[in-house]
Amino acid sequence: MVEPLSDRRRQILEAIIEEYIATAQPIGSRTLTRFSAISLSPASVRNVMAELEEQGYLHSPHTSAGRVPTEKAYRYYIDSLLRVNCLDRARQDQIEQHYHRRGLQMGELLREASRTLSTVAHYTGLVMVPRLQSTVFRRIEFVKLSSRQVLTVFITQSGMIQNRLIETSEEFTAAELEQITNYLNQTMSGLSIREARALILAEMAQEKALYDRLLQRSFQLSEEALAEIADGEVIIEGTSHLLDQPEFNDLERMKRIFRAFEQKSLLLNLLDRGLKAKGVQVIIGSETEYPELAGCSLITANYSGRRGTLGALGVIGPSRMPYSTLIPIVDYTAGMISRMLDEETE
Amino acid sequence: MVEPLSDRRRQILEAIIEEYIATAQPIGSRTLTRFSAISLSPASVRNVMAELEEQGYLHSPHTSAGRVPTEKAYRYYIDSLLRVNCLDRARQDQIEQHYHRRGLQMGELLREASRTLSTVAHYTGLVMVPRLQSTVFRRIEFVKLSSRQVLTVFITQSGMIQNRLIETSEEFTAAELEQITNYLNQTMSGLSIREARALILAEMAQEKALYDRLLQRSFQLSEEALAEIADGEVIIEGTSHLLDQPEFNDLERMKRIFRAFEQKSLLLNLLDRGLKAKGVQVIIGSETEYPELAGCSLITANYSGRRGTLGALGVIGPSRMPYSTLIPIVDYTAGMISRMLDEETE
DNA sequence: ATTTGGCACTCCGCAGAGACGAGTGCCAAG
DNA sequence: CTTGGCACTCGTCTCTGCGGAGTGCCAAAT
Repeated sequence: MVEPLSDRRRQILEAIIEEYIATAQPIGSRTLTRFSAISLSPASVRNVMAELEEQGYLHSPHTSAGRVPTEKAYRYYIDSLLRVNCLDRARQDQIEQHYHRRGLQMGELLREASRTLSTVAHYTGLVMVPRLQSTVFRRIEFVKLSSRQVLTVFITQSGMIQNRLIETSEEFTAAELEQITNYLNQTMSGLSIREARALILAEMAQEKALYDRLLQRSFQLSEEALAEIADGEVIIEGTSHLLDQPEFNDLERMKRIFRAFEQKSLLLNLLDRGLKAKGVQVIIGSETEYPELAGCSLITANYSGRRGTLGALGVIGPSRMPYSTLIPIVDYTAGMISRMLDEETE
Repeated sequence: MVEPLSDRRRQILEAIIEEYIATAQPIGSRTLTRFSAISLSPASVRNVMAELEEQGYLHSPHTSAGRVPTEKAYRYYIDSLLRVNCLDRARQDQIEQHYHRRGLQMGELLREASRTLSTVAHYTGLVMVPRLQSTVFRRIEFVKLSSRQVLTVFITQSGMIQNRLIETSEEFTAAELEQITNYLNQTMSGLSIREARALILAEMAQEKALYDRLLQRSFQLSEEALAEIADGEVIIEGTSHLLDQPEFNDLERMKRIFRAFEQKSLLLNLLDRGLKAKGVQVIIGSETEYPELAGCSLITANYSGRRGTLGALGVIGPSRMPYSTLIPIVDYTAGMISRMLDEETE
């Protein structure tokens, strides 16, 4: 799919993409020779442009406008042309100083991350809250509130805390709850929530549980605690930055995007998709497979705690985005969050 | 300030406001005689309009456009002209069916409320999360996670649950924690968080605490638990509805509004302001005292749990909004949420 | 004393015409 | 292969004129 391009084509394509990213205007042969270091006549550039267009890297909005990079061009640019430099000190500091406040809860930390991303990058920041289902169980705790109400609190290895108020059908004594707590903490330690649930369901099915009344009830309780835990949240910050993009003049398109933001499941899927991969990922336009996000790109990276990948974060905006500056920002932020989560759970 | 208007002026003003709300177009004397039930010639209407303009109820964008209601007109309309009817069954059902799922946590319930508001009203929904500081303490619980880490959970009467992970400077034994828990639960029951904190600080200052080491430490611990609890959140849903308003053509203005949304403290203040009042409140444009929200109106109502007002919710949009339909929606939703919170904590 | 019709005037919005500029493709000469 | 030239295409901008909707005011009608 990605045929190698001759040196010259490569060079011109790169110049067009960068110029377009900077100006948001279609690039003509003339402007290109003026503003870039290409020492060719406009006519030659035109020839190359025509070829690049034929190959699907460029596209003219109409006959006498300049050329605009296609998704294919961006893809090629990112995969083959882009050399991501390190994040400069100034930006590093800018990011760091957002996290000076210590002892943030994980939720607050992630929200701060999204906000920082959006302000530093001047794009819209996304942070996916870790999926509880696949995080590792650390501790479960039951607190009796009234005769029929039990508060369950459980904590994951990565320091996430989740509460759930349960109305029980029968009363538990405080002593029973303590026994149950101890038992469950022993049994489920080290398992992921998903595994823990599977275990519980399996045990409940087994007949030995039928004879041990307390055991049976403890399984019931924990099953209720773990069922339907709130999951799959995405924190979006800085949507107003999108309004500053010249692309915003296309009202219909921007409406589509804002609607997509409200359907968080969509963004969640995209962030989810990169979870297995390592490093920074870029998803361009139709690669999202959501028509609502046509013309949009995402830059994402995973963050992790002590025990492996937890979630993903990134920025989203029009495909015409300054990848070379944003990629390091996303990368650095992901690293930063990972470090902070590490410290917290030590 | 609000001088009484003659019957005729009143009638014409009302017609103009309603027509303008429906069409977003400046209203001329001619169109008014055509579309409303006013049996006067355009010329007479013009005279009245001129008077209304002089009194500050109307405003012409330019010489030969129609008239547009001013904030003063909206204020008068809402205070004197508007007769809020009950919410029709159809809409009631539409709202109800969003809450069929039972056993929602408070947070989820409030988020759902914001979403429902926005979809039913076709405006942007706002819900203020109750201020913990002023809610009534119900229970505090400490869970020892590791030698130096204690998880504190506390629960308010209204069923809100708050966690905090505390790094302690010295180790607590499980038994000590239990003692502390019992002591605190006894002492602080029925107080608001604010009062509880005040009590703790006072006790810590008193010398008797100095001699009781456990007491001292328990105060320290609870003070840390209650300090800086996350507070003052606003849930905003359905911002994309704003994009459908014809006012959206004024890009600059819309940018201002979206930026205001990101500064949640601003909306929080507005919602906060109505907390003392009863029933539905309408805040129009400059009454917000935020220039960012010029041309915007809020409709808010308070919701409460068993023990008094908890928070506020509402919708926000351009001042030209169909108050007569939105007010009942906001009102009904607030009532609904109050009922559901009541049930939950029984 | 109000109401109304008439009239002159204002001003926005729209559509068409023309100039301009940026860009293109192609071709033939370097 | 590169380049300059040339004819052509289009979108944008500006100007212009026109129609419509609205206004204010005045004098006649009620």
